[in-house]
Amino acid sequence: MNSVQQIQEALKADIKQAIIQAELATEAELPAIVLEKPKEKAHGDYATNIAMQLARIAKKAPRQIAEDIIANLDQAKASVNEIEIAGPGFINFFMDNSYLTDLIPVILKEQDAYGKTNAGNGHKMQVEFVSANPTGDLHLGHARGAAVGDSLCNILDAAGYNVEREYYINDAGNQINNLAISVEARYMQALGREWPMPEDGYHGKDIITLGEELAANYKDEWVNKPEEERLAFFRSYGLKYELKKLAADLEQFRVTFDHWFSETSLYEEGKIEPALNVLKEKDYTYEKDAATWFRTTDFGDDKDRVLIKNDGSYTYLTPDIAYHKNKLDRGFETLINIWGADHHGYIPRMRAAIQALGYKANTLEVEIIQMVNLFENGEKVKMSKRTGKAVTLRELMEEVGIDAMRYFFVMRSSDAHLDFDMDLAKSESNDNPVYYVQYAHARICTMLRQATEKGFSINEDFDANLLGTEKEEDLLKQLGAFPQVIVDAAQNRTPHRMTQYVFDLSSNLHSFYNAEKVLDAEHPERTKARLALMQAVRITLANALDLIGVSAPESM
RNA sequence: GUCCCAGUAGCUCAGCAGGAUAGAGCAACAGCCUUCUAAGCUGUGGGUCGGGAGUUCGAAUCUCUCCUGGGACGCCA
Repeated sequence: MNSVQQIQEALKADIKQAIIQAELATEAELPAIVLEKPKEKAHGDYATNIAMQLARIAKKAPRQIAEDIIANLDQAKASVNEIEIAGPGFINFFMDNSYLTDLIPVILKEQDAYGKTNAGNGHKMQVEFVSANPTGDLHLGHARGAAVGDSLCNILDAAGYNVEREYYINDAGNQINNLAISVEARYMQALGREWPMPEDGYHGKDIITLGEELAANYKDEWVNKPEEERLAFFRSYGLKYELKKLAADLEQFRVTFDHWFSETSLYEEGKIEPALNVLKEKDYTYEKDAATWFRTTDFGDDKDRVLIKNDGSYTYLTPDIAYHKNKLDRGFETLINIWGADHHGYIPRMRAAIQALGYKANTLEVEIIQMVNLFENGEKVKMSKRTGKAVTLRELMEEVGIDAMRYFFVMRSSDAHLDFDMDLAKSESNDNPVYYVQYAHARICTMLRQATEKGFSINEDFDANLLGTEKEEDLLKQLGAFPQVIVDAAQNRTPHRMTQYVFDLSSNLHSFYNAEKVLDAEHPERTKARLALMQAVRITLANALDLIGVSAPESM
């Protein structure tokens, strides 16, 4: 908890105390006291609507209640300068902002750690994301999921949650057989043979490259081998190749995982039967039409789901239930799955499984990432999975750069469709929010560099009382809010909140920069104070950018 | 047909555990570089928050209903 949060908590506690003292409500009746930051500066630093909320309980007019609260509030203790009652019964607090001057030394001292809190209390959670089939290149939807998932993990981590990142590898189903026959076809084609791509094959360019690689390394060695042996080889070779490529692309995209979990391992380690047995023992299953069904309708799904098909094999759901049981067995208290919009229909049955296994429905959270539409020259770029012409993560990284992608993909709320404007993302102009934000950081670096050259030292040895302009105070307040912004973004699972914060802070920095001169030989003391402020802004900007995986350049 | 998401300024979007005069960027218009990077700043105009009803002191926010756009509804994965 930093000084700003301490002040807020203290104020809330004092308000609560005042209400009880004034006998407006008992502690049990009292709703949570919410302090909000008014949009209008004229409405103070904080405002609360508690007087209106208490109107019914206390059976008094809101404004009268507000009077009673104020009368019982020790202003000095709560660091309040001035209180006013406004509108229908808002209580506006104008704070004694001297605490803000303590902020800069804290930020300069904490550096990379500034913003981190223990709000999450080490709550053990796991975020599973991307989890794309190892049968082709990552496309835009995966890229957005990767950016959002990674940023969310960073934010949760900074807010004091104990978070693990996991990638589920679907290496057991039909799609891997299709991968094998696709690799086979590309291998044969690379050797100049007539060998049509099967209907269900993967048409991605990566498989063509893979076929060529095989042809170069093995010549026609595999052409005349028995089909079973050949396909087994292509299967394992293809899987390794694809996984290596996925990991490399993601790493380049600044996304790494703590754990890559193989679906096949569930079979090898016999995890599926025990999971199935839990459902059977609890009588959530039944037999019908020579298949085994899971009664997901008991948990609100609109129809029951098959677990074991009439040919004896499992549906996709069955190992997935075993997988989620495994996650829970590993002791995670909350599971977050980040899925593409096309999987949202899958949520009720997975949540049913969680409950059937004996856990609360909200143990599993599913964040749905809506579609990405790519725009170039003002026109929507058409994508086709069949022809393999979808734009890949790698191509986009090469074309628009990682910083722009990371920023754009988390810029919007995840449940809104995203129009990705390639021209904007590529443009090195003020239209591009990534440049705007990075420029703010680079600008500060330039000032700090020149300050050092001119012999100014940047450290905690400065007089904070020399910082008092409106823009300086705005910056300080915003810096102080950073830890709480992280907590909010973590609790609400809204990483896009972080891009907003970065943008707003950058905007205030640019505004300050144009209004005030930092390096001023005629006012060395004020210069030192402003340099310290600039350093604090720089650290906060860099920390915020780091949370969303965007670099903070020192010059541009 | 059922379910999910969205509908807010000309465009792209914030705001949605109800709160004061609904915000930002872009676009439009008017200004600011002999001064730390103008990749920047300052100002102006712009809205029936998809329509309608309800809940209450108060609704963009909650409920119902209708309209529009997108997605999902396999013994595929």
